Amino acid sequence: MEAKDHKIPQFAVIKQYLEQQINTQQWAPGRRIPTEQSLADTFSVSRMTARRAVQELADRGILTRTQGSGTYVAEKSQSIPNLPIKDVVAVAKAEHSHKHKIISADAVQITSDIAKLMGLQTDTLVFQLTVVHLYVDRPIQWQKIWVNRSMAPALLKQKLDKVDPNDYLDWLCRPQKTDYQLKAVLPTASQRLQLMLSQQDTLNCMQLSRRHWSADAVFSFSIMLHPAESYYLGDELKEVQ
Amino acid sequence: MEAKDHKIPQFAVIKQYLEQQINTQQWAPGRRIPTEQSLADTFSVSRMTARRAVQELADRGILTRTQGSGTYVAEKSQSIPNLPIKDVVAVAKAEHSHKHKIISADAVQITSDIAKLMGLQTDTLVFQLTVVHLYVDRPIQWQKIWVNRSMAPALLKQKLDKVDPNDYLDWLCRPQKTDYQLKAVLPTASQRLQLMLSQQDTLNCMQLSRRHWSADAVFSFSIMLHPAESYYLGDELKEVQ
DNA sequence: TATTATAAGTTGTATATACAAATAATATGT
DNA sequence: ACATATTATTTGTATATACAACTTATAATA
Repeated sequence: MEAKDHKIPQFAVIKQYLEQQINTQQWAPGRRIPTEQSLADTFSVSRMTARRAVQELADRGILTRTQGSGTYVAEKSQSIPNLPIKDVVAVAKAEHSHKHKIISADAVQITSDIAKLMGLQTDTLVFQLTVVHLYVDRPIQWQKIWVNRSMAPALLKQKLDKVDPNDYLDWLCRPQKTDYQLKAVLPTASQRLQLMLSQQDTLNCMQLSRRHWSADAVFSFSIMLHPAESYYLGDELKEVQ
Repeated sequence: MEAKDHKIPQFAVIKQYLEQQINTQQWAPGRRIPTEQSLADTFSVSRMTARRAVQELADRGILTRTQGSGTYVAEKSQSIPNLPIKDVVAVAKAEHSHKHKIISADAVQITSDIAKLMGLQTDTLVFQLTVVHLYVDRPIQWQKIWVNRSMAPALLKQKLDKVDPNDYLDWLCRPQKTDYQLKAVLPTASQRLQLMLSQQDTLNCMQLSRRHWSADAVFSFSIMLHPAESYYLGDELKEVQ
């Protein structure tokens, strides 16, 4: 773990020092740490080198900096960082093993709950699509998409059985921002049917809700359902050794 | 969205340009982008300024760089970035509304599946604790922890009803690395009981598995169960406007 | 032809410097 | 005592330079 034959750069040494001070609680959260200049002096490097060490820890959220004031140890994060959740459909597409099936595609009046999430008025007309995504021939995701009609007026005129509507929408209005939410749900009977889940199969699904934004408006809202016990969602913890 | 009265720094301008080229597919994944020097020349800035723009995009995984070769547009990520999952227990602790209840605390022989995950031999003695975490008086998490005995030999001698064993373990062997995995599960009868879930309540739980590493060894493995429909796990999607 | 040096190109690290911008402490004036 | 300037401190941006480390292309050699 240690025996590197390569020279450790100086900014990395300072970084290690800072991390150590924080991890061993020598420097408590909220505490002000030495200035860039002071670090540069003690480690006999230029300010820019010391700065890099500090900056990289700030980028990771370990330190917070404010111009004119100083650099402080960040309060302990209350969120689990970077839980890598795989986009199973993207993986399937990358492996050229993806197919999709359009269950329904209509223009409907939006319900109030979805309207609120999309920033639209209730009863606005939106496109509503139900899609099942397959890995080879096995369903891996059930998806319902609501689309802002004014931002993709020609959606239903596309050959949606050929082109995944998600791809079309991504191409048409490239998402600037994306929102996610995750929860565990029980699938409805029809969802179970469309996901081809038998009685023996798990009763649980991971439900991912997603909003795509273009500028300041939501252009699509999706609910995506994944069979829970499958290996698809979440990184498998690898065996040690 | 635009009308900033502050001057936009030059590295940000270059960053924007690069992002635009990538987002509009002008530069496809895998394509080599202009060198730092070339960017510096076209934007009439120093190489270090151009470098910063490139570097920050590389830090975000949008570009990949290899010394001696060049900088390339990264292949499309197949994982959903930065899904912010709150650590509900940490939040409860921050609000000073956290209590915990030790259900059991023993030394047991490890089963083969857990042994594999912890990198230990089957039948090794480990500490096994079952803990329920409360927000004020409501259970928000059921937790089972397996602890490498050699790394925390005095664990069971602590006043575990006073000090959360997680805090003790964090203090004793500060985790260098952490692994997570997430899935949806149905709680067992006893888990439901300990989480005080009634028949009317949701049948689903989000299960988070976590490994804490110290150097190259796993020192604890936890399974944490959260009632699913609660607001605890995952960021609530906010209403627009 | 195949192998091995050599050179050129590109990113990585580091320095010394300068000024801008925000904050915090001090001095000033009423 | 209070409000207002002024100054000092600290981080943010930017430049020009130098050399190290690595990759790739080219030239030299067997």
